[in-house]
Amino acid sequence: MTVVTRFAPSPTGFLHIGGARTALFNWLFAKAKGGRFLLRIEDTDRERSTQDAVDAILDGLDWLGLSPDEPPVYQSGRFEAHQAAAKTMIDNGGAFRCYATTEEVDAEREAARAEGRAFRSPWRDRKDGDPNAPHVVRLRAPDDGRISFRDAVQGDVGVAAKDIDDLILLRTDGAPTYMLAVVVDDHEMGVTQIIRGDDHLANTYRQLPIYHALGWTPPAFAHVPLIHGDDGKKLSKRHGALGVEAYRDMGYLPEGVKNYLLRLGWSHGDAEIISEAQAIDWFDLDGLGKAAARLDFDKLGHVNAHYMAQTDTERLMALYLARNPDTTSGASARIKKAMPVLKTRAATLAELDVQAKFLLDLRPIEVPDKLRKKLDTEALERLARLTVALKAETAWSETALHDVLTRFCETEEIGMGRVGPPLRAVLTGGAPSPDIALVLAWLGRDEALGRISDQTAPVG
RNA sequence: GGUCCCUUCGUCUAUCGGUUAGGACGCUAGGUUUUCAACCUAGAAAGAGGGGUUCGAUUCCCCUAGGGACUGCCA
Repeated sequence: MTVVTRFAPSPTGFLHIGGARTALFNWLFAKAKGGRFLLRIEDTDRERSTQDAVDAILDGLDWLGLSPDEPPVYQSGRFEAHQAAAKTMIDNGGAFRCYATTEEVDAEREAARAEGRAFRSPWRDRKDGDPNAPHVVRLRAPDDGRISFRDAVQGDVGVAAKDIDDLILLRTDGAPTYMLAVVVDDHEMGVTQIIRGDDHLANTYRQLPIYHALGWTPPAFAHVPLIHGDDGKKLSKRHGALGVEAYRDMGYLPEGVKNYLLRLGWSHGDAEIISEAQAIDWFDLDGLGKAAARLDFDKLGHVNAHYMAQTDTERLMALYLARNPDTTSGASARIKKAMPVLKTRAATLAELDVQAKFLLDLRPIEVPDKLRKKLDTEALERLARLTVALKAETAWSETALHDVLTRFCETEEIGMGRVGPPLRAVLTGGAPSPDIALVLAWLGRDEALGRISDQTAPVG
């Protein structure tokens, strides 16, 4: 049987980081097993579902490269199937019509809670209701026995049947609830392996009786622990429960986010940096841990830095320009030249912005007062004169400039420590930058000498 | 309240009864060094607590504590 997995978010907000990880696991499992990965939008709650949220989810998955193998299924378009299933269950005694008023339900629920048992409707065994009167359809929860299953992550789990309530399958308006809809859709979409957050573990006990009442074989389950914030508490906006687009805007690469997310709750020995191909080859449910994991931005940055360094200049330039659309062609050319080195110094695209800053059109450079005091303008002029031999742009190379600097130190009988800081101050204004000869080379002859003369020219 | 799930360095984790409990991030120290990073070397750092089972428990069982989920005409 070919493996079919699915990601089933409800479109009530962005695709948050936890959802992205669930999608990743489902995607990887399908790829690892040569199966299909499907997407189902759980929009049975029409009030809270929005098209914006649907778009955000689709965009987020697309950015991460986790697009489904088939067009998404919208749960709201499948009401007939849900209702037919409910009808079947009523007919075979697996479900019943409940005419209880809210007050009656509340009272019964309270009584059940007080007695430490699950809610059961007074209508579960009554046959005197009028089907034309307003009612909901409820699951007739099993009376005794145990509901148990083997979870790929949690192991053997189960609960006494009496602890399952007579949950609602069809609302008063005939619309299906989540419990019914997931079961029907997963079955009809041919899902063989469900991988979802472990907040659904307890729900599985409620869904299993629905499968049984319908005469269907349930799929395999794997309940993945949730992600927590860095304080160990439930994820909130304050610590990372952001949409994946927020991670994109913070400058993370999709492959960095994916690698980090993969290792958050899943492992393969000591492997840390795992390519997509390797992940597909290695991924299995055994590698999943049972405990909730906390988000660690330091590690995310470290992993992302690895992918930054690996990314080619062309793609990085495109990403840089997208973030900095006002970059002039001159600055752009300088940054492109420097990119092979800059990318090894930046953990994120945001850091790349900072690292590239000194290459922008900054003339005249603003030298901080602190550095200005150490400026020996005459020495800088002597240094600049040493570069006259490098007239042609092609001669203006890192090695040639390195030689010039070395010679300058020799003739002036000073160490590089005396030359570097002031020269760097004049060239970059104190912004972070690599080797000074490289800086001179990337800036180009005109820009570099211009920046020096801006500071050494007599000032009023 | 009830039911269920979870618990190894600060964090992510390895270990599938016998290890000096390993790796990674972060941290500390040193090295490299013209700034910032990067990089190299070294170091500190963990089995929640208590009972069992066993020749031997991080590993299996029970209890306690702590954390989480569910208990909706939300998903």
